[in-house]
Amino acid sequence: MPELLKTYNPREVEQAIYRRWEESGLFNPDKLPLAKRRKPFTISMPPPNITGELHIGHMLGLTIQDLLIRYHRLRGEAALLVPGTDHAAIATQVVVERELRKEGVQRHEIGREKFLEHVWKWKEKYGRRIVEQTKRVGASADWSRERFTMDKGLTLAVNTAFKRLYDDGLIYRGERITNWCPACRTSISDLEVDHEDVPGKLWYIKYPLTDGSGHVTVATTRPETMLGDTAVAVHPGDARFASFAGKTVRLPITGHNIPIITDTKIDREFGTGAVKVTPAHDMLDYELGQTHRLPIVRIIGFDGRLLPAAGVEYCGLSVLEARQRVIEKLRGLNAIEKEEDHIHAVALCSRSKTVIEPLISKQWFVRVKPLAEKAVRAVRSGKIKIVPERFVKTYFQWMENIHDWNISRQIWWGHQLPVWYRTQNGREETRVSLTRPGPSWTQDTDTLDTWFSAGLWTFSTLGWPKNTADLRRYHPTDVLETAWDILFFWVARMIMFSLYFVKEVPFKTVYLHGLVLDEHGQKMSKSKGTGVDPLVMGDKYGTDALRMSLIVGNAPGQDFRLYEKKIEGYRNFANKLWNVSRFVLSNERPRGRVTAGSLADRWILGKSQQLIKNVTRGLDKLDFSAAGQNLYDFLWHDFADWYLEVSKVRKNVGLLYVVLDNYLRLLHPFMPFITEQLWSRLYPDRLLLVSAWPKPSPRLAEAAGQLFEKLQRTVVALRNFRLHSGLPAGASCSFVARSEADDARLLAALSGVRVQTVRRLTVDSRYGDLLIGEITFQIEKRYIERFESWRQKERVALESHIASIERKLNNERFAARAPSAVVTNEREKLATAKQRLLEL
RNA sequence: GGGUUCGUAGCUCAGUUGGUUAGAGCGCCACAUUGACAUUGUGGAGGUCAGAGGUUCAACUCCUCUCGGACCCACCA
Repeated sequence: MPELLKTYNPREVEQAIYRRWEESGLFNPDKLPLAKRRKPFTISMPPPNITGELHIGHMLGLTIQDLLIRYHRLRGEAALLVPGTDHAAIATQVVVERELRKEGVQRHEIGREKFLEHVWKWKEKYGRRIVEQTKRVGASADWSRERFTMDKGLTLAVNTAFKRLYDDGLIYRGERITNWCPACRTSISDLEVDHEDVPGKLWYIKYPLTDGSGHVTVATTRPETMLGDTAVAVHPGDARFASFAGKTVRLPITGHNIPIITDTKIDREFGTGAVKVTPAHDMLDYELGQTHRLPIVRIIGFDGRLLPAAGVEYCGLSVLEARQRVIEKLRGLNAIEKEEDHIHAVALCSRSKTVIEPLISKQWFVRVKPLAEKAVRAVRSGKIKIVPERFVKTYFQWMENIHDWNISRQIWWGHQLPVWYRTQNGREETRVSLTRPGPSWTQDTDTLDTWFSAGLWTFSTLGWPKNTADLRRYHPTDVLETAWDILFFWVARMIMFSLYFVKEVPFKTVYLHGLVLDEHGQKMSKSKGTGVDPLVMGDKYGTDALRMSLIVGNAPGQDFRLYEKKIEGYRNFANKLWNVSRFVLSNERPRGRVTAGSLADRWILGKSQQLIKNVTRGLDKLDFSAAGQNLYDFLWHDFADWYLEVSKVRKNVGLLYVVLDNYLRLLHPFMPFITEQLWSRLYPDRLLLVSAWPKPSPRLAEAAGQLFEKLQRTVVALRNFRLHSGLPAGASCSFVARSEADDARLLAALSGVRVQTVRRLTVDSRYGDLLIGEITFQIEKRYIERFESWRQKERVALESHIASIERKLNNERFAARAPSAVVTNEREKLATAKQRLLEL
């Protein structure tokens, strides 16, 4: 076997390692040894959109998912990570449309079928790229179970779900006002609308009373909609308008007479307290229109331009053009009382960033209230745990105020509704069916909201509704790991659908990670070039380093910053591990029983046991950061800095191997590539991937290391001596060896001070005695003097510390009220401090 | 309007149910270094834990308020 290189080169090993894993087939839990007897552990990978490449946020998610999967696989469970991709209906259509437009091709010119061909081509390309990238992060996903939301099986699931909901009366079609994106030419759900505060104007318009007794002034940010006004509304309790009840006003410009109505929904504080009502083009007005049976006048069309009903003068204008012209006209009529600057929230389509027009159209809806109630109960009862917990509140709040979900989209890419129509005797018939009911039936051209299929993800990927073997074994999944920003879009809907269709929760725990920000706390953005490109970083520093930098210092639900220096730090860590291993491997592994004889041996064993405990507890608590931090500290500051240094003087090769072996298993979920590579040096024909998680042994974890820690303190004191005494590099001192710890070579090697053991100290006036710990060193007096002045300062600090503990212990109330554990703790602290004072 | 979250060393962050002399990494300074590693080692400087009040024997930690940042939800026209 060739020598290990001096530095770790991730690029060389990563691909080969992943190939070894894949070829072993062990990502598929059914192929694991004794698969049937293993307890399953499942994670459904949130399917990335096929709109493009993976970004750093995906990497974070994949890293955490894979970390959990590898951990549970090592623990002997049948760990299944189900991979897949999402067709991302509107998002993908917008992207492909944009791409085609660059080539001068318009969607409507080539027609639905041709357009969909283009999208499928896109899907093939980006779907493949996403898979490649997922593999590069090291995700140990079962590729034999890879799914796409528009696969045959998943489409069947979608249609089945739709039909079931329809048959149960939970899906209905209705003419409603919905958010309409004029650019995408489709309705969208409330969640797909972003609100942005923009400075605008508030216009005060005078509407004269028909009886000539004056006028009512209304305030509006959208004066153009007055062309479709069918009422003016005031609050019933508003004294200012008490005399106006039942009267009518005449609309300027159109000259229509419209009534003044009263409704408690009106906010008396806003504007003048009187509101113009345009039922066809405003959400609140639509509702007022319904309750007061107002006529509906549509003046804006699906293309965002004014309709003939707005009047010849305005027909065909865009909303903004019409606004301008209406204002001019009103000014001419002297109908504008005043205008004010006003900041208001504009609704934008989250995909195209176009201003949303609330429009009335025929759409399909899911009645979510009954589904939501059960979904709330699942979380309230603890069947589903959300980490971090605070998102529970947000979840409840949203769920309890949920509106019916508009699921139909007037776009092409997606699952076409399993709804069929035909006209019989002049009457339209509707049927919901998985197949065409007959030759005279035509299918609804709408497609489903992309989150409809996504909501079925955990069970549709496991074969529902047709093949239920996987479903029975691997569902409910154990953890759902995703970004908090799709809690409502996706997580909530999965819970609702899973409870409804398979009568169980989709997952037991939801782990929400935060957004990855750049060094300055900005959202990483490709277009602004402020992001850390995960592929570039992976190439430069290694996937393991990238993974580790995403894990450590990251808390659930908390946005966190990633910067190159941090990744570099973990590259250095990988290299440290590499070299530690090189040191260990440079010795032939001895056969036979491994003993832990020396103080250092027992100390590192104890530390190693503690590490097993801490990492295991951290992972079970989903505290990945703490677990990773523990692993980092152990390797660097215990194993390398102390134990390896001791080993240079006195070596226990067997134990070095044992500690390294254990360590590689613990680190593997975090840094799978390098650990697997090193493992192959230990066991050329075995895979770390499917080795076993170390079990802590309480017997070994005992505080065997206390004596070694004393030695460590002596070493530190000697180091301080060298630094603060001005002792020249070559000078040496003598001491009398008394115990095992008083090993001259060890002390010298660790402290950098040349020491030699003697039987008896010399009697010489130039020399003095220096007591460090229990050891007396003999050394030239001038060095001792300089050192003593430094040591005095340290002593003062330590003494004041001791005094403060004593004060606390002597405080009567402390003694009376503090829990005994705390008191014991304080006593120990005092003892340690006193001990240190002696050893200084 | 409702809700969430953050403010700890120059920078990025830990700090477990209140109980170490408040920690780490990076950066900075000094020194060291030919039996793994300069992608190294040892040591040092640097913090009134945003501010004010309160609860407590004890507050970075709990409560109230103030200041400053980030975000989510919502049909203030």
